[in-house]
Amino acid sequence: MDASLLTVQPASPEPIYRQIVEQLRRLIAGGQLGAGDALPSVREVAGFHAINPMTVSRAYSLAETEGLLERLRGKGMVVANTSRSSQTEARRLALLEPSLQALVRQTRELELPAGLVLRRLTTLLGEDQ
Amino acid sequence: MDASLLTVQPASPEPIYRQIVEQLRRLIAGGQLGAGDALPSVREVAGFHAINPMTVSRAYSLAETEGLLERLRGKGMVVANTSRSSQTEARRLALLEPSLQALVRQTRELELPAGLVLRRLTTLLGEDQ
Amino acid sequence: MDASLLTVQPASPEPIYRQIVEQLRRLIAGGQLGAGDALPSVREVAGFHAINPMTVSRAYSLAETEGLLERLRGKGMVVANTSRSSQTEARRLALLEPSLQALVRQTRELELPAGLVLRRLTTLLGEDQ
Amino acid sequence: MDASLLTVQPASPEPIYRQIVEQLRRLIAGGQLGAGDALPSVREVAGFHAINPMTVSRAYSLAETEGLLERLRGKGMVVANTSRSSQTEARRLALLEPSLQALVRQTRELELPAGLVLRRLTTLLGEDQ
DNA sequence: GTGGTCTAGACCACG
DNA sequence: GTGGTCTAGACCACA
Repeated sequence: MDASLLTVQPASPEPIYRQIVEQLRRLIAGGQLGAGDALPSVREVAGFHAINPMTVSRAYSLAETEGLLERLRGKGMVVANTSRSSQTEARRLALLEPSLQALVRQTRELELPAGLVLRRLTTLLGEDQ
Repeated sequence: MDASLLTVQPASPEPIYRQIVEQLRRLIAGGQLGAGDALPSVREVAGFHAINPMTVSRAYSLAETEGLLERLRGKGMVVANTSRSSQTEARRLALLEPSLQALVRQTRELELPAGLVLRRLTTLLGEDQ
Repeated sequence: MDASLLTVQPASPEPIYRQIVEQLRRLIAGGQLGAGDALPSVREVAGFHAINPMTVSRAYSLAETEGLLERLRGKGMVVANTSRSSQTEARRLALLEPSLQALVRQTRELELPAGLVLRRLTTLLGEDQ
Repeated sequence: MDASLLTVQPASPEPIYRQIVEQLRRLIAGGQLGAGDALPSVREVAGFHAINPMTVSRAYSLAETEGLLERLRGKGMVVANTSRSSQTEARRLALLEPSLQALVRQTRELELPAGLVLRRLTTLLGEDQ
């Protein structure tokens, strides 16, 4: 994998380091990056996208904390082979709870019928999956 | 209208002043706040939620800039009559779209089945309504 | 003169008390109000325009300070007969200096040619005089 | 661009943060600040004029809301490229209109002859240009 | 009573 | 280094 696989939008309101982490997550989940694959070096990515090396480093560190990447001494970062979705569904659903609560509150503030919101969400969840 | 209509989560990463502005937008779009309705005073809201008056003031000022509120000097803020309240369901649903998109993204990142999330949301939306 | 001679726009950014003072100034300068003419009482004006009596009172007091009105005990306010423009032209021009300075600064910030600004001002000063 | 390009009058009735926003508007319209130009940092401006950083920050935020400035995270504020700078003379003159109107109003209130005011302004506009 | 402005100073997010 | 948010508290303008 070379630096061009990642895309970065410095003008976006989303922090650059988070853009990178989320792309890594998707690339790994989608199989474009497999366990053991080497990642481009921090300075490679930083140079290619003209961003601060510290920003890339921070993204890699977060991804490592999250279990997505592993740091191989002398070889750089590689995709971790630890199995994902190790937690039970119930635990993962619990992580979604705050967002669900917020959605419910907003739905009520907008006085929208529950069915309408559920239908829209069903549509969104069904797309390209 | 009293200060309890607004809810504030100081622990949220979203700035308090923006939480308030967005709630106002939804409450007005949903018709719970109609043109001419008086808002609770800055001091009232600040006291009720134990936050700084300036934070509330900032929210009100932004809402005024946005055309949501009007300032009646010496009397306080009221819902602007230019901000046509009680919008169509389609428009109100559009205001929910960002939250829905975020929920979909998180659902995929957590690799949760759509049905599970939809069932949980159905439960939450059905409560005390 | 009755209360209807004054008009008030509570929605204007200009303070109400100042709206009143400036109208009085114009009405007197234009001869619609002559020396000795009685003004409507504070409560009359306040009731007619549904504004706070204190606001009207404040406007009358300022006009009195300015020499426009006189307070006749037991009879209310009347238009003063003190001659206006008692100061020399040079002194009055000096009062305009801050505004002139600001205009010059703004002209330079906008990089506008002096001639253009002077022509526009000439036009404005020539209208309905 | 250094902090000295902005001038601030703490004694003016106009709020400092608004003085700054309006100066930015004019400097950009006049072409003295072009798209992409970096602005002095909040702390720099605050230190130079001995005002509170938050006051400057407020001005910058408003200018950003207005589309005049853009925030480059970690780098500071720059003139937005959406705010097409160097506008036509007619547009720039339009920005001067409120000040001109105010000057005309004051001239009439002071009962000054137009020629006198125009001559004084001509002198002021001619100086060190 | 209302909101607006400013200050001094702390802490955070981002690069 | 950058700007953003929040606080506590003062003072002002307006009605």
